[in-house]
Amino acid sequence: MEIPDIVVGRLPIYLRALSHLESIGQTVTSSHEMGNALGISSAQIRKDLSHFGEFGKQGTGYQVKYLVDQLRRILKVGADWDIAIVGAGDLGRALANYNGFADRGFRIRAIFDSDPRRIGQTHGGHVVQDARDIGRVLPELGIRLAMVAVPAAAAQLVADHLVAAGVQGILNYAPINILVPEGVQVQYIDPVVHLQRMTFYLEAPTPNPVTG
Amino acid sequence: MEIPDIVVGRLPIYLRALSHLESIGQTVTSSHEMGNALGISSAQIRKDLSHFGEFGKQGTGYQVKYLVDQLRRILKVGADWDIAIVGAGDLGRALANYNGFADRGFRIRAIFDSDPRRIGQTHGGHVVQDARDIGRVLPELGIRLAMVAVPAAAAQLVADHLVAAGVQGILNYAPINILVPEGVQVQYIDPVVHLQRMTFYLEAPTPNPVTG
DNA sequence: TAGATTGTTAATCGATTAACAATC
DNA sequence: TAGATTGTTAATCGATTAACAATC
Repeated sequence: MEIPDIVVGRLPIYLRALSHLESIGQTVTSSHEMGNALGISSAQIRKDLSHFGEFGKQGTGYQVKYLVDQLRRILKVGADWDIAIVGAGDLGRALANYNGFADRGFRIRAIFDSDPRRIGQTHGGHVVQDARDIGRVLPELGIRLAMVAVPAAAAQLVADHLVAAGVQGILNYAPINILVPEGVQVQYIDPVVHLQRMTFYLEAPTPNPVTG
Repeated sequence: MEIPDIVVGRLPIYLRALSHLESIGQTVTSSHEMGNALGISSAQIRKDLSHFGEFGKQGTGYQVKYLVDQLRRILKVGADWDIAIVGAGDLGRALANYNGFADRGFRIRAIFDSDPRRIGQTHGGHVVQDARDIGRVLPELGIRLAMVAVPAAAAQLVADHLVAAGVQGILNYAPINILVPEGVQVQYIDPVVHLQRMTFYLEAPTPNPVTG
């Protein structure tokens, strides 16, 4: 691999921090300032960016807007990506209603569920469609990314259908590992995993003798 | 640091996979089987586990139930942790209604919001409380973990209040980095970061000349 | 100029992997 | 026993950091 995955993984964090600086009107920053804000060494930020070119000026630092544009280009979020959501439960609906996708390169275009009671409902301006239509609708709309918010037991089957429909990237909220063909990207979001990564470092809770 | 963070980060993944095996009735597994399911080398799994003891048998592998118990102990999720949710918007409500916490070591105990229209509503059996009461309620209940599901602009202030109330771990859903005192754990969940980690590897979308 | 900061090199540090003796 | 798999060692591989010339 040309660029290490671990470097790619940090770029969205840099982009988010820089977009924030931009939004508060700051026009210039430095690797030191970014590092302080993110808890990362300035050397690492400079090294990471150096994989892609030279974006700063000695003595000055980085133009925020310019670096934002460059990172958007590198991450391919210059033009919007269309996304499908599978699962119209609480989480799927929250994602459908979330306003934070639009200005960061993504646009919800469809939402699916297999439960007849949910099909036809509207969330975030999108009518819930029958999950059986994934194979037809996604190619029609040219959708290549999906977020999976279904029960763990259904996630692998849903992923199979998505891949068959041409999806190239899956953000899986179901708390289970899924298997996909080579070349299909998968990322996971599982709050419990993150919580357990914190509790490791804390003192174990003392069970309360009253409430259990 | 004794145990590398990166090893700790994998343990919840191992635990999740093992719990899954347990749920489908499998009693024994091996580092090879786990590695295949997770896309991790068997050597890495054995090495990771070796930081904490010897849990397997040569020729046989690992007893699923025993290893689950051991990982629960190591991650300190043997007894339940109480959690507070801050933010009763779509995401906070989805978290409050999520049933996946209870059997993995966590229990929602309180939900807060600052919007008077949301205070008093009930979600997942919890009445939304005034965020101004965080400093009183959390110590009363002995809550040491919180999930933050508020707008980015409010996240730092909320984190400050949580830390002042004794919170030792924050799972931040707001798309912004927060600063906390040393010793306070922070984890981040931002779907856009994960989506951008995937789009890097894909071919950029061609803007549709009709729909934009 | 003097001060600041980049991009890059080389050294250090740490993580992963291959291999295998031990042993079930 | 024969086959399988662990736990561990040592080697390899890769990532991070310190340092600094270049230069704004």
